[in-house]
Amino acid sequence: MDAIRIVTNKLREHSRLSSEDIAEIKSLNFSLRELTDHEDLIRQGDEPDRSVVVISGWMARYHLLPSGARQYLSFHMPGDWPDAQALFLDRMDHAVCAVGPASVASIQHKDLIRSLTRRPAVGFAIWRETLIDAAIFREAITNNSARGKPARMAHLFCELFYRARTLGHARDDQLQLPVSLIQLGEALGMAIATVNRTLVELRASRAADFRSGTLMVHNWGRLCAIGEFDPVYLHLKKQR
Amino acid sequence: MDAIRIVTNKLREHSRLSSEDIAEIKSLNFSLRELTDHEDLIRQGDEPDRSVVVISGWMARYHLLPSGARQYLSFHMPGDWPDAQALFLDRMDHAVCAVGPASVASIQHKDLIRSLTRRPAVGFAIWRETLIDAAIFREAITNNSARGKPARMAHLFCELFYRARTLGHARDDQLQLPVSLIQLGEALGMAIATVNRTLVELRASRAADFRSGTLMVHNWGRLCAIGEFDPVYLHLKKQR
DNA sequence: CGAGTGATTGACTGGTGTCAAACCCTGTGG
DNA sequence: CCACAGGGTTTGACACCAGTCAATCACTCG
Repeated sequence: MDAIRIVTNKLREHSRLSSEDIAEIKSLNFSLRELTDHEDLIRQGDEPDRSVVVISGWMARYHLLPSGARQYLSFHMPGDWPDAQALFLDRMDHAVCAVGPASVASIQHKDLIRSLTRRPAVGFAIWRETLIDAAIFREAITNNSARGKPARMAHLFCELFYRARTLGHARDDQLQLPVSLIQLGEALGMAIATVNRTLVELRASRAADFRSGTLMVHNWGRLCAIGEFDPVYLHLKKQR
Repeated sequence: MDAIRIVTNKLREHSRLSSEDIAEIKSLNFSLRELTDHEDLIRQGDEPDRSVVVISGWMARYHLLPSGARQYLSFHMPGDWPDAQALFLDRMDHAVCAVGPASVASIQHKDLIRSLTRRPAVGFAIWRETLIDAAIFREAITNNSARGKPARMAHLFCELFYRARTLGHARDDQLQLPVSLIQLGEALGMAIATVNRTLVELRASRAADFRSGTLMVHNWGRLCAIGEFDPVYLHLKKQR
């Protein structure tokens, strides 16, 4: 699957684009970049002049705290724009890194701005992309603040699995997710010991099993119930 | 201060607007609405055809959980657009309510879309507004997940005080903030008992004192230190 | 002046973070 | 081919933070 198709497939998941809009996107000047596991694409404080779309693998955004601790904010799969906000916010308030090997297509801001001035619908689609990001962040606030540990983890699994399924990046009942328990803990705000204990619990419930970078969903309905998962906030078209 | 000035003052805090852009905003059809304490402006699941700008008082966004519990996501002061995302996301994934008595100016989406198609810079400014929202959400994830209770509370106080100061809504060292301890707990993800104990602790540190709806900042530097507060993520112009 | 809401504080307990040890797996080098 | 190192995972022990519950107090409103 080529880069253009990945971009347009994702945008069409929530936005209507005319053939002129698609043509405009096709005319953009992409440059590809490969990233190794854990490699930073952008660091907190940077002032990038380009934004990227994930083409393969996973990316994540994270905050670096004064103590050196990390807080993962979101995970991104092919089609996502993990730093679209840099288009209008000069300085990065967080970093973006690869989770496992990944590749991205990057586009100069000035080209992007020209395109979305020429074709407002393209701008609206990317704007919507950033708004869905924000909705995901809101959900993460609630998830990490108001839900118990098993629900919290189940909810994250549900979200990632659902998004991946919708975009056709997960087959059947499993999802490749090359994160360590430490990273899972840094995303969910729990200590590694608790991450593991919670994982054991989810396994025992026969809802899902995460081990060595693979999430197996054994009982989707049960997993959703445990995580109180309702995909409205993802603002995607219905699955199937 | 009239509604138009509140809107443009806020947008100019982060975006450059030409006199034509300002004229475009002035031409918009606002309708004012008063809200009482705790009144919902929009509910989760609604599909509004208008968005609002806060004109006076405070507003908040919150999630409602299946259990009936609330998670406050953000607080909004005059000039903020607490539901701008509804412009491009049809269905509300969260609710917006008044915190204390408040008033808003509401604008039809179709009018707004017309304006920002006519003058892209207006659209970019509102887009930037939504991107700063997202940055605030990201910070909230980190705050509620990675920081200890006193730091967490101090950080929220810092953010609200800083934003209010920047927009000229706080005088000297105090800020009117008509929230109960329960609401504070529902924002910070802590039980009311802990909220109170943490409040006592902050008081004892002589950094800040919150009681009966008033936040008194006694030692700004110390409060920032406790909360690890760094305002870059707010993407506003420097204060003073 | 009573009712009701919110704030405050104490007692108790369970969950979760910290620490440590053991285990597993992979890759590397002797 | 095996020994070893190192990173990640798993598990147990333990202490303590913070949630729950309850009682009291403060204040406002009718």
